[in-house]
Amino acid sequence: MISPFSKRVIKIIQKIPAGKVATYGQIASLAGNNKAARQISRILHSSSGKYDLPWHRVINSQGRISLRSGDGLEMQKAILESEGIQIINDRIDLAIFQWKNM
DNA sequence: ATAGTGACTATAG
DNA sequence: GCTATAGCCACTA
Repeated sequence: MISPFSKRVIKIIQKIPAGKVATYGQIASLAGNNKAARQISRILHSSSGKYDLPWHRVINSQGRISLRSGDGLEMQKAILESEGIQIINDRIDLAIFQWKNM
């Protein structure tokens, strides 16, 4: 069982189109709590394996991946690049690749 | 109810 | 660019 908030977050994440990324704060804001960025990561952890979440499209506000090397970072980078997202110096240009929920 | 935790964010030095 | 601090919130025990 998951909370309404988590459900909203999951639904939002599933709406992120391939080739785009979203920040934790952005998702939190869309879910109704722009301060709940930290929870996004928790939800990803608890749901990425149970649900079909494109967790790799969720990054931090710097356009960088918060994962530590060996924890899936390499895989995430590979997936993002395969979706057409350019990663320069481990950084993504949010001005171009950030998902706009319109 | 309380305390601990975290794939965050913003600010300061 | 870096670390350190503080704020903020949901989940878990």
